[in-house]
Amino acid sequence: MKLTEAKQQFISSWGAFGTHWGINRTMAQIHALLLISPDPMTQDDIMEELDISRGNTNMNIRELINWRLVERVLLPGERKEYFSAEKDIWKVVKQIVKERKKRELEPMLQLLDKLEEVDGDKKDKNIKTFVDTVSSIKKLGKQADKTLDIMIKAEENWFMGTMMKFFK
Amino acid sequence: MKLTEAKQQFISSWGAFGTHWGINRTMAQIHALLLISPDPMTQDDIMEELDISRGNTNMNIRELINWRLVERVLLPGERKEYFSAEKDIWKVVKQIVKERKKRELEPMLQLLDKLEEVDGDKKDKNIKTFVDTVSSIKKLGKQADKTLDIMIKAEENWFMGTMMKFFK
DNA sequence: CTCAATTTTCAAAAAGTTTTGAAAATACGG
DNA sequence: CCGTATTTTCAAAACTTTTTGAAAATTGAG
Repeated sequence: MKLTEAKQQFISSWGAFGTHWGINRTMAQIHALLLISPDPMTQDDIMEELDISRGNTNMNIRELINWRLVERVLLPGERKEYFSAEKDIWKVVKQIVKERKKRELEPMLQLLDKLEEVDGDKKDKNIKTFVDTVSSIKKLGKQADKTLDIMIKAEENWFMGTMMKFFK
Repeated sequence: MKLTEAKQQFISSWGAFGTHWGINRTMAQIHALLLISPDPMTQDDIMEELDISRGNTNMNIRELINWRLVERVLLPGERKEYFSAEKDIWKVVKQIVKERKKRELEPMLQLLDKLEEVDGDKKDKNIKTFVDTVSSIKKLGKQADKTLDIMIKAEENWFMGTMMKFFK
């Protein structure tokens, strides 16, 4: 397969993949493009390569910067801003996990704490089922939270080595 | 907090949570409702409780059945169909992981295998960056695939115990 | 400071997704 | 079989999200 075609496929399926993970197509495509680009790119480069508008490009680059997956690079003697993606995939994964944990898992665990303390008699089967469900989700969520915390701090080699040993 | 209010909150935030994970709001809400319902429910019960149309209810119940998170229950002497959700949260999580792995991770790994074999000279930095990126994503993906396979087969106690020991 | 290059904003349009509801299909008791 | 209860389908409507592009704001060289 030619590089040009391979790039297209990579970008387009990374985009489709992203949509299943709450990330919009364009944001995922820009990320994919920057991941496989050896050098930093400008907004105009990205617009042209992906054939999208200036506003769209700008919004999604900023969103990628919020996620800390992309950073602005200033080249000496150049007025334009350049952008470059973190290339270490382990760091990328950790960063995504960290953001989603903060945005989604932590608020959910807080809510479950409150919901577990619903008023009423535990003998009532409606209350019992509700509390049991909430508690068991919370238990699993808390464990996931701890495991992800360790992962976020871990070195790739240590983490992967441990995984392999334990789950050989 | 009263049970009625707690239920509302649980259902509504489970719905919002779902939308970040590629599941539509209604499907997640029906799932939430069935999780906290001690007894199986009919389509009409669900329509009324969530205030949604018959068609919408029907489509989303069927989707939940596809995901094997909900099953049809036939009560003796009743013409209507009843529905009930798997209550064991560990099984629910394993089932979701299994489906998403099959639908998303596996096709992605297959694609990466193909893309890694792009034509051309590895000395070309465009090709080098592309292949390096694809390879490192593939490496991490393969490890995740193996770990998830073990998780899918595991008992909750064993898996959680191992996690705790290793990632104390 | 001035001015052109560049980036950012945002209202409107386009695209995509979900929901509705009525009609069609199916299932079941008699 | 028949007739009704129940489930399923699906085109159109409603809603949501994304994209566009032009105008406004910002930046930095001179």
